[in-house]
Amino acid sequence: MCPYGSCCKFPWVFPLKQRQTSRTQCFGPTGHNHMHRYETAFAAEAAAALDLPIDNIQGHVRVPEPERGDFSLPCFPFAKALGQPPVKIAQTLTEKLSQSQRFAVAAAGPYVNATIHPEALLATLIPEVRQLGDRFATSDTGQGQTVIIDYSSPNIAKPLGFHHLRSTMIGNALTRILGALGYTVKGLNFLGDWGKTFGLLAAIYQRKGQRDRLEKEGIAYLLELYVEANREREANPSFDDIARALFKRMEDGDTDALELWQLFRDISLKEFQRVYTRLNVSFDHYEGESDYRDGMDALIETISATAGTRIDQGALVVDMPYGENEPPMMLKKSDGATLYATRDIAAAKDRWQRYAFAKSIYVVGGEQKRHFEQLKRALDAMGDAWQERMVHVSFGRVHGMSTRKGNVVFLEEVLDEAVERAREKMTAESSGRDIDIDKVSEEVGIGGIVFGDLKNLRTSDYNFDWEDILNTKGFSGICVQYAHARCSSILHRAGGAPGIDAYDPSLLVAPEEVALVKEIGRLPAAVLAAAEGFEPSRLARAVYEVARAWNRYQQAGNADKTLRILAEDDALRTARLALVDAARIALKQGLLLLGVAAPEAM
RNA sequence: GCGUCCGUAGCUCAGUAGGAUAGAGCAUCGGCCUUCUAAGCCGAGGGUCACAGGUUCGAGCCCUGUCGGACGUGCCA
Repeated sequence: MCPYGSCCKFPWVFPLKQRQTSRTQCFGPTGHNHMHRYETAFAAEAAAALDLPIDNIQGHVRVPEPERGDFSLPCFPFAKALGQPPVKIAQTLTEKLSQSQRFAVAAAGPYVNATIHPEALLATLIPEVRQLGDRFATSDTGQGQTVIIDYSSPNIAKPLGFHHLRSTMIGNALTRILGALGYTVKGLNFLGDWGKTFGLLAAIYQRKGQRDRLEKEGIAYLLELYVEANREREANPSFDDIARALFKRMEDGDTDALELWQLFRDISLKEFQRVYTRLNVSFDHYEGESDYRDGMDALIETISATAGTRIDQGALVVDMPYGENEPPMMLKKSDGATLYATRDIAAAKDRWQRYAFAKSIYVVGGEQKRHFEQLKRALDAMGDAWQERMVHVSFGRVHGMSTRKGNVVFLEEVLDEAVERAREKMTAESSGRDIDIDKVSEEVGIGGIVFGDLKNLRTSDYNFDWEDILNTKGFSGICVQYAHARCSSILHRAGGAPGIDAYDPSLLVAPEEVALVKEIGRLPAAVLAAAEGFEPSRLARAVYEVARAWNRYQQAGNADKTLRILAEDDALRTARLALVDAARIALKQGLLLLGVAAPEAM
């Protein structure tokens, strides 16, 4: 149990911008969050010494550069309340905390720096992590609450492009992360399978489509048709009218038109699922806009009766307040066909009825920001206050993807290239080791791509660059996987990990050992931060830091033989192996929550 | 034009709530493998945080303006 203040519910049924409470929270009844617990302890000790409320202190605690310590407290903010200069406060505080059981405290000008006495940390964290195993960094704070995540959601009839990776992997990581925090998570793949595009596709297919090519080439042929349809449309504007009419026939339930649509859909879905399998991504439900094609009239009636609708330039729009120069939310085009906005309202209401969600997350690109704002506003105008629980988790664009054939880089093309490189590397270097090259090169190649995506802040754009995407050095998934493989390999060589309590923590005194333990202890807070901000990169960075700390420790044994993990001395070896096992668990858990495989050898 | 977001090392990006000497990776240069897998480790160089004002004890971060970029701006999704 957390000794400092009461444990609280996971924060988030309030907007992200209000993050005032997150720092003071404990992470679930098991309290397995050591570094955060120490931070709270430091704030509590400082608060007691200064006779100020802990809430005034905790927000100011920083993590400084490692040489300065583990936590740092600038004293400027208290100068006014205490009527003393910051430097004086820092001195007084340092004197009062000199007897601290947990920290070595030192004043540095107006700052107070605290370094954890490592003994207790080493004695408790390592067995705790090992005891928890695959429950490390999880909690049950979300228990009883359902979160639905709409992600990937490609349009059918086009292969997955590299840019689809973002929604797919961010959504997948959030699914895993929120699941680890105890939420009931439902992953939805909401296919763009309805709309004028399919009228366009059907029109071109009726004109020149070849059934045998469609069956043989699948989605690649659909793409070719799509490109041709667009060419035709530019050359001949009346083709657009034909397409529109054809889609209207689909909406009206015309069997022939629908049969063609169904065929396109089946072919696309089969292709998508093959890629999802490679990415180790799965959904609870495949749905699509087409699921909502029937209820449109009733829905529009409801909207008219609540928010209100009006005819604007021949189209039906939602009658609600708009900003200046803002286009209205359109429900029906002037030809009477519905638009995606209408179907999104239907889907949102349906999801609320099915799940009564705590959060409904849409992992969709930033281009659709206004659409989601309008969607929420329209629902609000209809009296659906639960729209506050909907979150648009937007992400940045991928630029510069027209490098190879055509206009997009296909996702599988990138995956294949990465897997091939991993295979070459392993074939060249792993002789003598017992490795399933096929399996591991797939895990390493794809893991590198996935991690490479997730390490970026989700809102920033990024440039597609083959060399950059396939880079396996430095801050990459490979580095983390490699660290995990090395931990596993050393444990294997030692004949397995020691018993959980069969080690003497006082033998772990090297700075590299203490540093590694601290990085492991920071992981749970990173999982929580990732969930809170819907930001997997928080976790990616934290797990990379664990890998670096591990690599430093492991390499230290090369320069200094007394630091070798497999030491001659039994007790020393056992203690070090316990640490390696804890590191292994942390690395594996971090990778898994990001949706990246953790091979045991590479 | 208007709206939203962005501008940090040669390149790609972090920088958490305004706090110490602005950090990583790539690239460059220099070290480290007869002993736990070098996809690694250590070190060096590299910055007017776009520009100009303002608020503050303190600004990469907050405010205003300028320049530059991305996205959006009704019958696509």
